[in-house]
Amino acid sequence: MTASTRPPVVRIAPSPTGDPHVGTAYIALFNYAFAKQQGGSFILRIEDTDQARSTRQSEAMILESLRWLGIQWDEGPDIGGPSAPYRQSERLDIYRRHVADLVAAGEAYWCTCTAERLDGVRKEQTARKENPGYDGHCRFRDPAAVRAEIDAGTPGVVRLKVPRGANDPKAGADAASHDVKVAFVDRLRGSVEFHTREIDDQVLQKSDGFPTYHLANVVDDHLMGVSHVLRGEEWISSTPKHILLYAAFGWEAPEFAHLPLLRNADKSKVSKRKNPVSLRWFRECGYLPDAMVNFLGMMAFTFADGREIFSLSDFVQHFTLDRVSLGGPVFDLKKLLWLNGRYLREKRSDDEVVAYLKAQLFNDGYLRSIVKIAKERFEKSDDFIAYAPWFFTASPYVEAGGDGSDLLVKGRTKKETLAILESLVERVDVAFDFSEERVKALLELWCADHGMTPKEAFMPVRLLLSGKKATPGLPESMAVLGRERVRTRIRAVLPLIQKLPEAPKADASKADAPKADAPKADAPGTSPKADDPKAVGEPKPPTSTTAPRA
RNA sequence: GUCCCCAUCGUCUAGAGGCCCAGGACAUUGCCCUUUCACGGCAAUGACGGGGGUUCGAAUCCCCCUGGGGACGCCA
Repeated sequence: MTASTRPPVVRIAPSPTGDPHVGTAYIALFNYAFAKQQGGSFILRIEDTDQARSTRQSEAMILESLRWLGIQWDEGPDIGGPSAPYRQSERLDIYRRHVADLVAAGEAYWCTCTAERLDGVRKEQTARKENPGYDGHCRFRDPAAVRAEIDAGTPGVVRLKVPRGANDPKAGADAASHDVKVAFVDRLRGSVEFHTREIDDQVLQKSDGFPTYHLANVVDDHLMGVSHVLRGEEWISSTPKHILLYAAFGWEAPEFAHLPLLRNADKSKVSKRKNPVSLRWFRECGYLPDAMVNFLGMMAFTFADGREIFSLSDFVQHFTLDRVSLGGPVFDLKKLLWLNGRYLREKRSDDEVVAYLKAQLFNDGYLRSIVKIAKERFEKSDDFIAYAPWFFTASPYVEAGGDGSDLLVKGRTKKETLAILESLVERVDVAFDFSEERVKALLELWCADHGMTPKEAFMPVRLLLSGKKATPGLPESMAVLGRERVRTRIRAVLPLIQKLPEAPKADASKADAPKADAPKADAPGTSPKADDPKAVGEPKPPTSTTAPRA
């Protein structure tokens, strides 16, 4: 293998379909370290082949977030490079040529099956307890006939002709007499083998003419000279498809190493429902980039000397695949928080902390936006802090002693309120434009969809966001707080409501024997949590102990 | 359901046959420092999923079971 003697070429290939994800940074970090340590190069490639979901805005946020962490790429859409362009939507002609080659070589075929037919096939297969997968209908039709349909304007896709063994339910005339297997070596686990009967005749080119991930990723990795593919474990089962594709093209496949997936507290793949995953959220909440990198590096890797505090360059210097562990690491915010604290007090001077606080909380832009909506509501400087502390604290509602009982939407049950608030977070989640006008529109639509008036719906939201009944207008307050803070605060309150007694009276009695499961709601100041400085600037994310049940 | 991957304290993990009646870190609890809180220091609680092998000897190797995860899209 000559590949191993040359400096490695690796890549991170994010899909720009939303918030910059912490998993992207994690995988990017490992790729970066692997390449840099051996003097190799690190490519950033944008996989925007999903026309419906990809946005330039998301792409920009991803680049910005990786830069924030200090993960520098050698080639990418913004800086170019020898294999430009680095945005797959700009490489369409390349993929089309390669797809045509495959069809010409008999390694792929056109397919005009409709979504309805595919659905039906899948249903039948499931009923027969077979693995769902394309049945090869068009694979065994006369190619000229299919071609004619395409030429006449019938939408069609191109599929990979996966080699079949005779005992394969999807086998046809071209099946081999023996079992066909595909194997590859994963650098972290050794040889992994699949039967082709488990593999679908994968779509390579969609009917909109765009390539699928599988095709684009193989073509680009080959053309860009990628030598090692370090990616998430979720890709293991797609790897045989990629191996087949490399073979179909007659190319040598790169080496593979599948890194364990970041997990929620319940061990499922990390997700925004159960964990903060947006890099923007971490940044917004005051997490330091070097602490973040340290923490991410700690997931699935340990230094031989046992050190736990390390910089990006330490990580680059000492990284080795040999010390990557395979158990899926739970993304534990508690440890991140501790690390962040250490970085703050050990790796930042007082002046740097001042600069940090100014940048995070007391920057002109934020202050100005607050003043704009709060100016007529206070008389002197210290009144301002008393009036609007919630712009600067993480969990104002809980800190004010809220237990969720005053968060029920008027006339709605606990369950209904939960659904209503969940619907609000979902809308906030996708509201990348969080301007006052957009928020206002969002709220109006939300109210309408749930048959509520603003009067009924706004107070609970105001309360959960600020811990106060008197605030500036809700839409403008939300816009100032920003999307990250807003969604965190809504999510943080869901478990509280969840824990409320089943049929709460609108005016729950103040009797002395409250349900034991009601959270402690000490008056502010007497609660040990309320004046805990650690809580300041630290939104309560839904961690294991507080996460709402899925 | 099928295929694939994984399996040490609650969490991140050390451990590549004897150095391990399993070490560190976070979290938790207690004590010390301290006018308070925090930081810091000290200490405690706490794990090799189960069963079979192999071996003089297994957390470490093999098999089975169990558990967890991922994948089964014209999403990546």
